[in-house]
Amino acid sequence: MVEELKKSSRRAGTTGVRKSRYILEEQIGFVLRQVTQRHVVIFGSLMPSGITPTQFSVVNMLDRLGHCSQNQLGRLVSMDAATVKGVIDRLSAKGITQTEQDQNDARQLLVSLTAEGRVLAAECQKAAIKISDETLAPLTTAERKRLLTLLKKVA
Amino acid sequence: MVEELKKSSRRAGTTGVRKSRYILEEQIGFVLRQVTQRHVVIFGSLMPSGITPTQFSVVNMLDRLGHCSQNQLGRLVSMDAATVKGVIDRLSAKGITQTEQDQNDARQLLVSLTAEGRVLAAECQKAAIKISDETLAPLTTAERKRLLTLLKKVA
DNA sequence: CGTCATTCATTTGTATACGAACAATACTGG
DNA sequence: CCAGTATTGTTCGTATACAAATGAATGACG
Repeated sequence: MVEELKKSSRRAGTTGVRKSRYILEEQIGFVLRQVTQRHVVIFGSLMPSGITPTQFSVVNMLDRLGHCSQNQLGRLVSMDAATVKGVIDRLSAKGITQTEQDQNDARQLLVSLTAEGRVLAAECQKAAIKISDETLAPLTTAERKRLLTLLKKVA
Repeated sequence: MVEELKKSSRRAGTTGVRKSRYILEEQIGFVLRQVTQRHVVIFGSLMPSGITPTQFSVVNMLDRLGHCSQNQLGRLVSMDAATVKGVIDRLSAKGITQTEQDQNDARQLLVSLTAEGRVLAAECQKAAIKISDETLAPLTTAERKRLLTLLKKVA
């Protein structure tokens, strides 16, 4: 069955034209999903306290900001308002974040880390460095830089 | 608030050491998520019949294989058995795929495209080519090749 | 000042995504 | 042939992810 695939990958035809065929496994979307999968596995094995990639982004951003409205936070970490709400709910349930109503704007919900959350943020960052490194382990330093540069161009 | 971020990006210290700080937005995981987000938006705008990226992978693979057991199919498109089940259920509900019990192995569920599914697969592939192109639009041909090569190394 | 567009947060619905536990079936070595 | 192991598909629970609809509050502007 896998043989089947390889064979079909080679029947380009003998006309000189070579109409570059479509190969799913070579498409940016497909590879992107695979890379993300590997990264998530590494993340799960190195990040403590069951913190997920999404949760870490929020925690790290809050650690930098101190406090922030929920929507604004979402924009900073590239998350939908609905997604952020779920993340904050779960983090707050774990005692990592806390929320309060903004005094100046009754619509806004101010989010911040708890004392416990700030301690965790520091541990997480240490793990995060290892995680990025492990994810990029197959590449040289120059390649890592090149990959990040290219990815940022298509983000 | 955004200013806050930029400022903090520059307080590396005046000792010559420069302990390369951790910047969330420069991490492979974070950028990967952003790139995927943009790709999914493009995908949604160009793919017909509300076919999702995941569903397309399955449809495209089945179009190549003819038929395949559900688990094997999952392996070929890098999807969990539980995930594939959901995808096939939804595709079958839409009349795009069909399943039958394997005669030789009572455990296996053979999955294949319906006649309708085969027609759709052809349309989808045309769209998929545009989608990959649009996603990589910010890059030159050489850069696209480089990016794919690097991504495949870390997949 | 009041209306109207905007912003904020929430809720609902759909689709991934995967670990873990399970039952049914197949295979393998003795 | 049979006990133990492996494979296949299913189900459940949890966590993203986002569109769309909604209600409350704010801001702009005539």
